[in-house]
Amino acid sequence: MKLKTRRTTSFDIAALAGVSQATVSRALRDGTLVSPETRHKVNEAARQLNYKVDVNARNLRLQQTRTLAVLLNEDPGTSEAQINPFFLSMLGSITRAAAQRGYDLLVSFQQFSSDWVADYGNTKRADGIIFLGYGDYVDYVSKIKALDEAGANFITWGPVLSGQPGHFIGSDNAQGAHAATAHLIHLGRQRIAFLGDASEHSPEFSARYQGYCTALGNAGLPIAKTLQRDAHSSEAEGRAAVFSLLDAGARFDAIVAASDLIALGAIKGLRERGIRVPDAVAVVGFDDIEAAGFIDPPLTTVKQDTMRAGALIVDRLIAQIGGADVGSTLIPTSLIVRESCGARLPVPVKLHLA
Amino acid sequence: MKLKTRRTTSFDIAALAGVSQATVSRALRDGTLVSPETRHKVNEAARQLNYKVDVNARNLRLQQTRTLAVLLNEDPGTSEAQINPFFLSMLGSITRAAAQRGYDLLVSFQQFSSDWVADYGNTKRADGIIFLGYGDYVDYVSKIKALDEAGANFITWGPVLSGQPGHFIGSDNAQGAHAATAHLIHLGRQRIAFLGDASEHSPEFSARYQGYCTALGNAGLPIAKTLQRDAHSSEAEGRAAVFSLLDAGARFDAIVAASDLIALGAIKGLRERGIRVPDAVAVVGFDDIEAAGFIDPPLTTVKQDTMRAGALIVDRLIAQIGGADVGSTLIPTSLIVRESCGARLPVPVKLHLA
DNA sequence: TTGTATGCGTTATCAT
DNA sequence: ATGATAACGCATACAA
Repeated sequence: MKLKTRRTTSFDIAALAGVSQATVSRALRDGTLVSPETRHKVNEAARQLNYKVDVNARNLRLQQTRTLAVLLNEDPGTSEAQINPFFLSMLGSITRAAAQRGYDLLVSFQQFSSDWVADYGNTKRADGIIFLGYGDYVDYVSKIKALDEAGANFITWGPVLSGQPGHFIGSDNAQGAHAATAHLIHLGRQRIAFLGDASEHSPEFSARYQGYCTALGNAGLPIAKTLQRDAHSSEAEGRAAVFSLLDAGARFDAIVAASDLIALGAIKGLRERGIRVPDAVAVVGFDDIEAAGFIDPPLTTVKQDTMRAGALIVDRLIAQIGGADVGSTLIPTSLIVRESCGARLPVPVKLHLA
Repeated sequence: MKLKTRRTTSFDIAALAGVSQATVSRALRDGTLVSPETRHKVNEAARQLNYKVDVNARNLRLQQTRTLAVLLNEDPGTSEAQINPFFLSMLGSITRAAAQRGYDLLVSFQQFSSDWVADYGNTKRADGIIFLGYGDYVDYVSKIKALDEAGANFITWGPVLSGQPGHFIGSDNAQGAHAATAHLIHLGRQRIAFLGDASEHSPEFSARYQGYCTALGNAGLPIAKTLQRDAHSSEAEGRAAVFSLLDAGARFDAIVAASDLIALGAIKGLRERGIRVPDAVAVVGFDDIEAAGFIDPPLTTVKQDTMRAGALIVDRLIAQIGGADVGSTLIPTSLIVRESCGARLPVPVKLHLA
């Protein structure tokens, strides 16, 4: 920090304690390879001189950093100002987990690029990388293939698919969406729309769509493509998707949104058209971002367990750095019931459009 | 990253390019102290071998890191799970700003402790520190005094006060609260309550309280201590503060909350007691967190310019590291008018309590 | 312009 | 249990 005066080094401690520098180094690490009295002398001297090990020197010598890097990949489409609140929440739990395990965390917001990996991996800034937000999945996979083959240590928060390169940790999206949809059905809703990109480019949303379809199928309800609209995770797209549905004359009494942001936008759009939530249309989201509990009506949603996710990601990455062969893992979700789905209907709701 | 095989070093490049290691080092830095053809050879070799400078070695040699550390200090009181969304937003803008300027960002959530400074400053992990959330101000100031005297490089996001140690950057809280209160008065509200700790331990909230008082005074309105309640920035405390007001039989037609979280809690509390917002009581918040736009009714609030703040903090810190003598700075706020204050009243509102 | 040699502050190996 | 010494990979002072 202070650059004016020379750093106090282990040599200074050695001089003060009257031992060799090597002994200082040994005494400061935990091993029992030093006599108690020597250790005491050294510790005392270190305290007096306010000595701390220089991590750069140590890292250089040890060839490791005890640092993890997080790459928050912003979707090219999103606005400059806002970061997906869900990722921010993940970032929080990752930071905590890393700190608990004695790792530093380097954070960066960038577009994914192969350069980035070089910058953080090859430069020995970090021992491992956490990817948060991969953008287009197809694109992403092609990019990390090389990384994986080179034996790099990294974990991606995202869809868990068979045959994918690298290691992924993510929510059980199908299960979550299934629970949400089943909840709606249980409440008496019959014509349930799905808002979210269901293509291979967004496997997490696709999995949610699959869960939705399964629930519909199990209940003997038809699956209508006319009740699905693509949407990326933003309020604007949620609103647009609802308008698209409405303008096409689609009839529906409920919406499963692939994310809370989409749900928020959908509710706004519905309201703008004078359609009441949850009376006419029930809405359920996905993520459980902070705003979900504050909106009107409070949003029923599928909560992703960010606390657990963060801890798991960090643990796995550290294990991977240690040479372990870690796999991918699915984390269960839970349905948070609030008021956006209303109560159980005795009879099917009267659809707002004939 | 890859630990199995030996790193490619500048010596490898030197061998491949047929020059000395020193020349490689020179060629890779920008100076013009190397011939074009040599530079080309070196660059080519580096590209071929996918060579990247080892930052640990470089940092050790250069005695600097080009890394900034952010310490997100969690209030001891807050729950494990949640981080103040406002700080998260600040974190986002700081991260962006640091990346743009070529600095890495080390992030940590911890209680403030003198150890922490030692850990990040003395260990040469970072060239400078950004403190986000100082907890109790009186306490904090006593802690950083030594830091400042030691010539450490750090900037705190917080209140800008005369005579304080170190460098602070923060919003013009008095101006913001003044604008919010004046807005309420302009709308015809007469008995305006203030929710937020107005003690020396929270100078930012105090400044907001001062702004509120000034606006009241300017309008010839009385300042009643019976209309003020302490509250830290959380939904729970906002709700409790409103209940306290109500239970004491206080009469008020508007609330200036010292933060959005407090405002959110206040609105909830009001609603629980059957008091309508904004009809009976208008509410204005402070921060403009993401949820502010989503709640019912959408919250009128004083926006803190986090984008600008993040950029300024980073710029100042880098300047400070470079040896400049930077001062403290106040950033203007802006009033975001949404619906929680209602329209202008032709006559004073009928108070909900006689 | 380029090469040689040295040191940044550690940790680890080899003696003692 | 402790001391001497080498090496981690780079950037620079000095020489050529």
